[in-house]
Amino acid sequence: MHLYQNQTLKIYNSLSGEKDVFKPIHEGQVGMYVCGPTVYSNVHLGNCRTFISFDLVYRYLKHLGFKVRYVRNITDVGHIVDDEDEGEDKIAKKARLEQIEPMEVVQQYTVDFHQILEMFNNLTPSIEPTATGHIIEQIEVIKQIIDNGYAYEANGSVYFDVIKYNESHNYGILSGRNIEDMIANTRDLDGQSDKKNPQDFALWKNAEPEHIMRWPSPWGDGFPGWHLECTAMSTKYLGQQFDIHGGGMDLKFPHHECEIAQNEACSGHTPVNYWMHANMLTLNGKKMAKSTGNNILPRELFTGNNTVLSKAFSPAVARFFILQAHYRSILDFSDDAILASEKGFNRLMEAVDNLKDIQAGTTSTLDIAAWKNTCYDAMNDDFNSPILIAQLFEAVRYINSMKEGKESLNASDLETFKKAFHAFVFDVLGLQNEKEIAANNDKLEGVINMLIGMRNEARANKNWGLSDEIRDKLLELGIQLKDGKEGTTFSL
RNA sequence: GGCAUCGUGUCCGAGUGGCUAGGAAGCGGUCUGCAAAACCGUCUACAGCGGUUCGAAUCCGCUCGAUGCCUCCA
Repeated sequence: MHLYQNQTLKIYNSLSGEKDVFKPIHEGQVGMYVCGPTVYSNVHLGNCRTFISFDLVYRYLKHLGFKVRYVRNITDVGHIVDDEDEGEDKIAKKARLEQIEPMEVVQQYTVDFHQILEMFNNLTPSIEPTATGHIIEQIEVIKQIIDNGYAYEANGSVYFDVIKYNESHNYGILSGRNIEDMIANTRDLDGQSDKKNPQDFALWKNAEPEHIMRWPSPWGDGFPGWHLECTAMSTKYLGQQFDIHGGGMDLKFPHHECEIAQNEACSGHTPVNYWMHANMLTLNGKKMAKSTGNNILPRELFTGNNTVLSKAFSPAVARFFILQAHYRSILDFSDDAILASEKGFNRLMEAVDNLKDIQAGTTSTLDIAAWKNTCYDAMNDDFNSPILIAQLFEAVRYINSMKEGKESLNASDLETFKKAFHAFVFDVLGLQNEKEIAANNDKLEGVINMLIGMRNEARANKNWGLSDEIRDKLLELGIQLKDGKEGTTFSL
């Protein structure tokens, strides 16, 4: 594979608010950390959008020839439901409701998460660490932060001292908030808190006796705070400073802001060079959320079993739908919108099939090098997949014109074109050709071809009644016959 | 209330000073026993008002509207 690292890749950096030229810390290598899911329920389509967005980033960096270490965590402890809920975490709560062990909850939804992402054709991260597997590392981080004077213990819990930190650092550097505003806008907590200030956040929480998930620590039995695992695990696997940190837009504050503060307070380094935030997938114009029920699950999409859907949609179509919008834009899900995407996707896949049969000509009437450059320009401009897809539709027109004999490519240009087209569709965008998957079913194909043969015989005898009956019955089964110049083909 | 982001044609969705993506729908055509599919062509928009500029969807201001974060959330 060619290396395209010399091309200028620009990444929109939430820290600078601009598209910055990407320069990895170590030449040819990229360290990337993405915040994974909290596994207390099934992932919804909005969650999937974020992971598909970063799968695109991962795939493109790999395509450029970078050696990428991609770390994505599984949060299996630690996210507190709310202040009034006496610190019970989501997983423990779910476990109690379902009368099962916390780790059973974790296992169930971790498996679901992996299955769904695999259906979306996401690549597996290099490392997928869990929070519970890194309690020791998290405790070490807390100790260091206390030693450095940025955290304090209170009643078996440890809190990060935001005010103290802000005297020498900038708490708010990522989210654009300033601490005075935050203090001014915080209403006093009714209940008594161990915190010195409402802005302080927990590094370690003391576990009440009834709390199931607990670990020993220098401050007593407890569990780690919500933001700590990412700091501990990114540092362990990527170092104190690494290239890219990603996550959903909703994690920017407080989660990522706290991560920066923890790293600075622990090691004295700003941890991340490029912060990337994927935008929300909305439904009915509102953010998808587990708590409000305004969401759609991937399996509902794949089966069509949801009131907002007119039919089922495949994972590849859903992925295509998502990639047709830029990752930093809000994307609104609707039946109409994904229906439109499905038709476009099918047209693209038809072209993939047609390209296989295109023969080289003596001359080239298309400028393939220029076309290829526009594809790279699109991706190099902050992973602009919508523009790449627009260019792929330009290529669809090329392919159809070549099929009609209106345009041609010489052998070497055709080879270049085929390779590039294939690489962008499958390697970079990660799309899957379902038709090809179905066509691998030889028995089905044999049966349909037999019926096509019978129908053609009927047509030759002008027995339209029979030929139309075969056509219509197959269509009812979801098999569409297409009469073309070179005979009849089918699609599912 | 504070901090952000956004408002593009029938719908979805790119584009950040002049070259005015793309998909879907619609319309016209080619093909076909008919149909479907496929293919080709076509439609020209930037919330409103004001300003900067030779020139603005793109920059600035105001107004209206929407969303996100500020509490767990991708």
